[in-house]
Amino acid sequence: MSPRRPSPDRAPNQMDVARAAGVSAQTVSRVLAGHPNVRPDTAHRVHAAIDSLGYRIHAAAASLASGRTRIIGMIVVSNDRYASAALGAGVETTAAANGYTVTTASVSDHASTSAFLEAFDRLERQGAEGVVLNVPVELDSPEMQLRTERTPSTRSQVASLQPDAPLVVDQHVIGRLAVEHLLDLGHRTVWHVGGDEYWIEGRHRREAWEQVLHERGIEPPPLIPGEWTPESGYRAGRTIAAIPDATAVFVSSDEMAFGLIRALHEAGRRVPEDVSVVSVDDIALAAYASPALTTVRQPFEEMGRAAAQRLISHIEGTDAGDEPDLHPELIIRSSTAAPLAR
Amino acid sequence: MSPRRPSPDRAPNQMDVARAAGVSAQTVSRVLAGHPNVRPDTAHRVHAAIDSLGYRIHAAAASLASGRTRIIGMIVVSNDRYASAALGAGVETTAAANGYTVTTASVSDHASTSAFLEAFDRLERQGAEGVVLNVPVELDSPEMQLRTERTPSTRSQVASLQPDAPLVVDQHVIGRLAVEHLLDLGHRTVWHVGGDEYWIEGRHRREAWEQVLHERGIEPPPLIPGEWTPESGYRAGRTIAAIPDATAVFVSSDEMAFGLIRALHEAGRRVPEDVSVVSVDDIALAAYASPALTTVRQPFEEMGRAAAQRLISHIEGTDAGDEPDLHPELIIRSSTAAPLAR
DNA sequence: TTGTAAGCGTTATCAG
DNA sequence: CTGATAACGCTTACAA
Repeated sequence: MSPRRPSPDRAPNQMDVARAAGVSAQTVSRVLAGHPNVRPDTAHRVHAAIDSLGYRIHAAAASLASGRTRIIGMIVVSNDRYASAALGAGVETTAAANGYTVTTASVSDHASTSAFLEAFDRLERQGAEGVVLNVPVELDSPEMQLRTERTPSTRSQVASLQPDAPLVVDQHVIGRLAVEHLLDLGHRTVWHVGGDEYWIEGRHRREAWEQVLHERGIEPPPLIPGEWTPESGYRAGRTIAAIPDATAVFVSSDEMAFGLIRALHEAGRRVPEDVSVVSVDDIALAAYASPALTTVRQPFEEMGRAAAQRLISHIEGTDAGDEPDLHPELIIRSSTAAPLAR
Repeated sequence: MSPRRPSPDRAPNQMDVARAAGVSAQTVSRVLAGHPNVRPDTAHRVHAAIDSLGYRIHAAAASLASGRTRIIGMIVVSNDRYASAALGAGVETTAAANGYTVTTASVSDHASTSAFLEAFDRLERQGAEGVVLNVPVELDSPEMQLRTERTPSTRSQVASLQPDAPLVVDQHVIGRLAVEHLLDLGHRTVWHVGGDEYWIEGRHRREAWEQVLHERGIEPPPLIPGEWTPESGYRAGRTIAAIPDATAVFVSSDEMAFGLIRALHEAGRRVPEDVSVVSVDDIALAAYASPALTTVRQPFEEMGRAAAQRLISHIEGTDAGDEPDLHPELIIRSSTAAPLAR
């Protein structure tokens, strides 16, 4: 007797379909793979058998035999931020369109490097053929290097891991657009409420802010720290409100801008008459803030699509084709204006 | 000669580890599974070999042999809404904590029933042992019935698919809390800006609104349609602003409330002095709207956790334990007030 | 155009 | 406590 349970009601497999269709299992496999050299009549009988038995291919068996999983992994931090979600949607869409499945590994915010390594390992174990790193941290540790060499990986937000590849979205450009807009409006200097410095994005935007000010011969005022949340923006707003000659602020996210503006209003400072505010992201609610936010838009969903496309092309060894031009865009609404004459 | 490529540099497998450790492959498997009956000394040698070879278990092979994948599928609509993202994070967290992996299948908003069936099939093909349906539509079609019988499934937002199981979050309660709050404040009637009726959530909240008004002998005013977006809220706001005696509005989401309030302000109607507004969700920005939103909070992440927990318990045949009490909560802020005396 | 045979890496069963 | 062996369901290579 078999050492296995006889399982009289197991799911049908290719052999069952083959028997029902009067062909070999191999022919069933060929039909499933859309192999050209199958007589239409045969293919038809096979499809009929598949439908009548309710057969479905067993992905694990297929991967084991073929060595391919068509799984893309995605490492995500703090899934509840708008940006991560939109990015993920883009990755999903492109993956599905190319016959790939996405498996997600979440990592908590401010997680240690080892948490990222573990997440990566989880995905590799599942057989991910590539990984989209939708993450904030620098990934230059030797251990991560090891993994990204073994499994092709792409950063979705800031830059590819391949040093020579073009940036996906240059966060320095974002900072530059914001700060130059305020300066061009006539403000004498620009204060900055930073994003969490744990995130590369936050660091790059701050660097751009410093750089632009230096270029114009302005010594940057002290950085006001934030951590992406509206609460932290509110706290920063109270700080700003206490600085009488602060007339222009570059905040590193729309969500923080909501908190910041609230604090400014409570302190009796009008936006944009007394203080101009530029933020980053252009989330759906940005246009409905009071006042509507001037912000630097990031095309999140397209960024996700581009990351997935690049990864899939790499996996399949095909040319990625033209990568879309993912430039950030300054959207001018009502939270910025020229400073009042004094 | 073998019909396969000889692959001199293939990834190490259990046999390689076994050789390196001087044991059989079976013992390696036992060590990996944490089987109790292994001599500590042997286990130690195996672990050493694993580390030195950089061995990782091959999930596809393991599933094929064991018949288990430890994969949970999740069907998601419009991943970029805050609620879906937070829910998904909860599912992820709980799955990971129990050694499960989450595979997502996205479906576009207003997708046809067949799109949902296809998504379900995709997940089954991947070997999902259960599916979290984070979706808006009713799932009583015979085809879906077929699938949910084969693969255990749970709705994360509204109710379990098992008719006798308790609701996860009762959307009628949400509508009731909102409408009764306004009525108790002294408003004579309450207008409703609905969510998209394609979503069960939207329908249930509307039903609750109608029911509460009827209970108090009030004939509900015409429903003002919305579709979750701030833009649709803005449009609804212009409608409301044109109705002089509308003093209280129940909007089906915070995002719509932002748009609604903006339209009201532009029309010169003050919130809450002229019009009180209650919404649903309590997203992070709700407290930073102008005015801060009175809203009915939904514990999204916990809802996701509960859904995953229930599913996993079902898969493993264990008792789900006490399900957390997932009640919505009315958060009173500044967008509601008693009507002005006229 | 179709069929046969081998093997993918793991786990379950049974024997020792 | 450990090992040998037989599946799991599919795809690749080759033969017919």
